[in-house]
Amino acid sequence: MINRNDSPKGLPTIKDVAAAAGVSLKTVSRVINGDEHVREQTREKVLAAIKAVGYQPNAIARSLRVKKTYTIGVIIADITNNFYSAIVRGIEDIATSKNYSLLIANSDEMLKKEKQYTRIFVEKQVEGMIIVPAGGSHQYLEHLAGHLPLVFVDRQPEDFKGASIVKVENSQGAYNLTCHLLQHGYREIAYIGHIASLTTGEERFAGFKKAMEEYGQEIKPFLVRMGSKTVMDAFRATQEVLTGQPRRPQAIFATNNIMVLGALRALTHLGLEVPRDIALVGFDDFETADTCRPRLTVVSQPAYAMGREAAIMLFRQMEGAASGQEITLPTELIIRESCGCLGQFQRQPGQEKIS
Amino acid sequence: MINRNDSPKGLPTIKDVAAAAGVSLKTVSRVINGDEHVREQTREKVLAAIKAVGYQPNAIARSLRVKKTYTIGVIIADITNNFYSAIVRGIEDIATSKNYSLLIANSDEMLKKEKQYTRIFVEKQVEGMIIVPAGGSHQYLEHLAGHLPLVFVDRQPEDFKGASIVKVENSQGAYNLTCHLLQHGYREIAYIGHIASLTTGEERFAGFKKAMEEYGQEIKPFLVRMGSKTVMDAFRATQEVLTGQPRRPQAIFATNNIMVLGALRALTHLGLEVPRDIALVGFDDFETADTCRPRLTVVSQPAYAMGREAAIMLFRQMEGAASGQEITLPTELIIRESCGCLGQFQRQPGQEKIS
DNA sequence: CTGTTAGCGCCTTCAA
DNA sequence: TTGAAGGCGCTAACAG
Repeated sequence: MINRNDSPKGLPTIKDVAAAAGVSLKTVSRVINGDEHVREQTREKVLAAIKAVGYQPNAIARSLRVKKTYTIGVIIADITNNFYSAIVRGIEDIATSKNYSLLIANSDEMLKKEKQYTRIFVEKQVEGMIIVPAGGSHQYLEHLAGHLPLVFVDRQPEDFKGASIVKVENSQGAYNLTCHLLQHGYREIAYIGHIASLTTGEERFAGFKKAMEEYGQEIKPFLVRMGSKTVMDAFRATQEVLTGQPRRPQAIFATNNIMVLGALRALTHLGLEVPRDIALVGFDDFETADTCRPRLTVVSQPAYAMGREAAIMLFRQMEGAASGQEITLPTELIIRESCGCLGQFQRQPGQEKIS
Repeated sequence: MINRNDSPKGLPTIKDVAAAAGVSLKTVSRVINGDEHVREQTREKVLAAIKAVGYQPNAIARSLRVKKTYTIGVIIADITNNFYSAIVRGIEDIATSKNYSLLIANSDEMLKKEKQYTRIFVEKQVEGMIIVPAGGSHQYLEHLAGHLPLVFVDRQPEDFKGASIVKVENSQGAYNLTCHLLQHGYREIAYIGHIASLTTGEERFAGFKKAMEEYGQEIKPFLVRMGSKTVMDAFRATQEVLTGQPRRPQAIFATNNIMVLGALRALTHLGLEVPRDIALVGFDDFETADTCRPRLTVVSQPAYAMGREAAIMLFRQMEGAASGQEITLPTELIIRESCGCLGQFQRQPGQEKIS
């Protein structure tokens, strides 16, 4: 290692290498990019020079030239939520295998942030974007869609035509879960829901409703609480539902992992035991769900696979495929104990093989 | 909106705007960058032209010119692990507030991957990096450190002098946790540890050992199992420790959130109940830890704050501060029930106010 | 097999 | 207040 080019402006460039090796810029470029048409001897000379000056290619300069950044942008609600981090991991694994990097941001379900990050990522010339869309109009993306491959995950964006999307059978999943509750004999079922305007919210409620209707149950408005965002919101909503009425519901349906947690906390807080005093089920699984009690009965979503599929879809689009595709992954009803199964209140043994 | 410049090579540039507005490139550039020295009338003309052609600045080109990318690189073990995702969130929140974006990658504790991503990120001209270093020599970073601000989180990198680092009081935390176990009267304590070569592993073991020694307990080799990486590893390690000996340990110390989970699964699998049959405590908290049972007694780490501190430190370095700083955040002993407190086997009531 | 020239989109000089 | 020229680091196109 000779000298590290502590020249005026920092890092050594291809030019320094060329000078050190006594060849032209292009020859160095060729060696770097693995071009065959370089004499072995020359190649070695260049390689030595590269090491000597401590050269590392500048991807920014290359990107400007070739119009390829090898990075994609990802906007999710909150990386701290396991559901989204699993999606991100799925994306990352595919991206990495294609030598792409990920620019990531959290929208916290706020359209404003989503817009801002999108603009920034676009300016940074990402070659595609995967977005978990916040609520609100996504018109602003329509003109982008022509230029930039775009894939949505988890939910359908509002006000956006021809979106490519990877989602889950929300309605079916909620239906299955609700049916299971109904088969236990529960009739008064509280519904603790997240933001209602998201398509996941709509679809899950539709599935819930369908099941209730099939069992001839009307949905009691005072048992339905939508719009919670945080665990605290869900905690309060659950508390209100449980204490506001003279008669307590027999079961609670929570629409995502945040909601179940809030609901469970509320139950614990009120001294209610699951499933002895009340049943509780949730949409979306937990890593600890089958080890800790109450062992939660849930509909699980293939979050990691969703991320992978979204990335695969995105790369296809980047390679020229048309947008507007839609993939709907199945959910799985995982019956544990919080619904009452295997517990002392189980009503109809054998019933677990639903799904 | 007139026409979207569907010219040969895609997106409109500053040049198109200049042409549309009938001014020079530089004038457009000035408007974009909010330069004062532009006549109001000209500014408006340019702004109109920008809208008309649908112009968006190209951050890559700008970066090449000004040598600033407004992005930092983050390499963690696995975003799917809540501890790391919380760290990332802390980093993101600080970065965002300074208009920086995050390039993120998972090393899966493999030095090889870490190196590879580091190289890629450096080539992409990140202005700084925050790394959760995998095990193994980090010599390879030393020459970078001079050029590029670098901050390590969670653990000390091996073989690297003058590192800037944000970590936690590992030894003290493990000591506190172990003392609590000892005060319960437990003497045979199994130790289910993660990768031993990481400084977190070393320091936590040191704290464990210190506590044991203070209580005059020798550490039984067959109760110590280090090196687990996955939940499955920890599951097996725990199983071996519990079934290999005629007499079962009275408590288990798990060194991180993966280890506790594996341990808990093993206990459940063996039909052992916590804390009735055996106590279990872990290093690092869970979101569900105080809602689900067994309610885990743990030492919690301020993961989000670690991320924030790391980012703050990094930005300081990017602004010229010296590297080599070290921040050690405190942990907190959170006493719940898995240690035996509040349960039927609690030995010394009132003992909880340790820490 | 190797080198020269030009230009990616932007901004920094410097001059007008 | 505005513009023209030059160059950031790299590679494509075309010589040689």
